[in-house]
Amino acid sequence: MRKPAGPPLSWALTDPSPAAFLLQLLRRARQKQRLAEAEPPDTARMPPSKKPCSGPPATLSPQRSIYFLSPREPPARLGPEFFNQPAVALAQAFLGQLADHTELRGRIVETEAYLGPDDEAAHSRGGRQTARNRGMFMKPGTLYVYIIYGMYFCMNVSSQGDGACVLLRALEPLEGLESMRQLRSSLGKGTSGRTLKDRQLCSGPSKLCQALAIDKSFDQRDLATDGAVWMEPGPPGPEPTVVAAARVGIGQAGEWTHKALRFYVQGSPFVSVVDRAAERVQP
DNA sequence: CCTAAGATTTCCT
DNA sequence: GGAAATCTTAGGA
Repeated sequence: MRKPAGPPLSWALTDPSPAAFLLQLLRRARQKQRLAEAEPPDTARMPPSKKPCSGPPATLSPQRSIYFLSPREPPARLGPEFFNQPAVALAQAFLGQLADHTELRGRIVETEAYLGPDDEAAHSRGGRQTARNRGMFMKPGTLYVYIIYGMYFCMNVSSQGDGACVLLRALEPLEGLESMRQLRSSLGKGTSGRTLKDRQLCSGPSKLCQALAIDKSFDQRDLATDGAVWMEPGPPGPEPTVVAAARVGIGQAGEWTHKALRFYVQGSPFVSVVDRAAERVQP
């Protein structure tokens, strides 16, 4: 461990441009929604889908994901030669293959910066480096996914600065909303069977992990090269007003408790916690 | 080994 | 607005 040369600033801080907040998070979900009900409802990491074989209600517009194929497709993919066979043979060859093309996509609207060893609210405070938080110390763009309260996940992205990272707290869901709804209902507790509104899908650090099916297996993956999860620039457009507010749920962390290290897009209905007082103080 | 707390969410009053 | 759910991790004995 070494002292950071410069200020251990996160992307959000080094690049004050709202473009940094408009990066979109995408995840190509190769969901295990195989029609097979073969999977017993065991308590595995990845909960099985309960729906027998139906996808989302047919009333929804079809996914457009095939038009958004990423340059980083997963290597394991059936190529042209596979499809070049007679219908009967192909029909049989299809059995057992995965047939979904779901992309789960959202615009990042809320983040928090954790600055590293000096930050009393960070898992890396005091330079603590453990098996769990190793991702915080890896190269910028590395994911740090950890389990919180024994049942939820939080997703961070390592930034410049030793032990510094950015927590993703909320997304505006853009694509794959029905899949997100299903994931949130099956992964989350009860939900009382009520249908979740769009703004309830990703408005919280653990909610967005559920909606994107992010779990511990994503820990220490590289956002820049991974085949299943990545970020891309948001569309050009008017720059949103960014609010800087205190971080959420960090308890007592001395002088760090109230530092304005949480950032969100003002007016977005997809933000998890709105801070009216902080909004009045903005420049 | 044992204990306490946790970058949360959901349900109840 | 308050409390439960639920278990890993960190830190001390």
